[in-house]
Amino acid sequence: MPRSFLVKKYFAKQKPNYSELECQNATSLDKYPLAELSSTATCLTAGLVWDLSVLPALYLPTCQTEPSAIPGPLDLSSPSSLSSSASSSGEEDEGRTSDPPSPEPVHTYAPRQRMKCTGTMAHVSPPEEEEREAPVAASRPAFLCKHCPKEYTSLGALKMHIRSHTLPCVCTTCGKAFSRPWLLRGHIRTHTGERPFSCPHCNRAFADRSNLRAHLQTHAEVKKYQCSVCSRTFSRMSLLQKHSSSGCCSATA
DNA sequence: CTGGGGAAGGGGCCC
DNA sequence: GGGGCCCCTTCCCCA
Repeated sequence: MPRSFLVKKYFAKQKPNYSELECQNATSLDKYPLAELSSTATCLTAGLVWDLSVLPALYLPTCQTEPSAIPGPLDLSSPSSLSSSASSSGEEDEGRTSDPPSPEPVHTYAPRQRMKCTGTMAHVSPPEEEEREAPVAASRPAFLCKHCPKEYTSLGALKMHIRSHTLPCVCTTCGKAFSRPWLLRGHIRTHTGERPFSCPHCNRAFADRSNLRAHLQTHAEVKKYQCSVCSRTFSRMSLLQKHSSSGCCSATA
């Protein structure tokens, strides 16, 4: 089943200021075509610890449920990525840059509930025309998706969202459909085996930049997600969540 | 059981 | 306004 938890991030408006988070030397990573991310692991921003426990209250999604949409890791060392990164493989999509693994701020985890929005993309492609415009109360206009309960403040955002229902990008190899062309490109890599993103530390290659980023965490001495109770750090939030739910943090957190 | 990799979905921003 | 790209997150599966 499709993972469809599309929930707006409420903090999203502003992109995390990576520059602040990262260390000064971060520059290094910019170029990333496959290999440079590296080493920087050094900048230890150790001091930065995110205590997610407080966040929930701050970000309340419109979606019915709860706060889970906590901003994840902000750190990302990637400031750089933004910069020159373009390097990425021009070839395919993902030419995005990725950032160096480095020293990113560590996030602490406090158990939080997950939010699941109702929206789904299960169905196949309904006509996308109609966006219901909802006369939302005074403040701002709202564009409602007719396929799910989501609502947007701009037509463009709604149209983008509707693609997740219509899935216009179809893989000619397996027929799988995607909402965006670059998702399809990434998918195609699973057929071609192309892995344009390689780890500078171990030469392992990845088809997806985000996966490389996650992998880089495994090389980092101080990982992004830290347990607020035992201070242990994890490369992924899911691991930290498992850790906390399995005991360590039960007491406090 | 834990850690990590693979794949995929979304929103936001920039051009 | 639309497309492309970026970054984040999550889920599943495997070692």
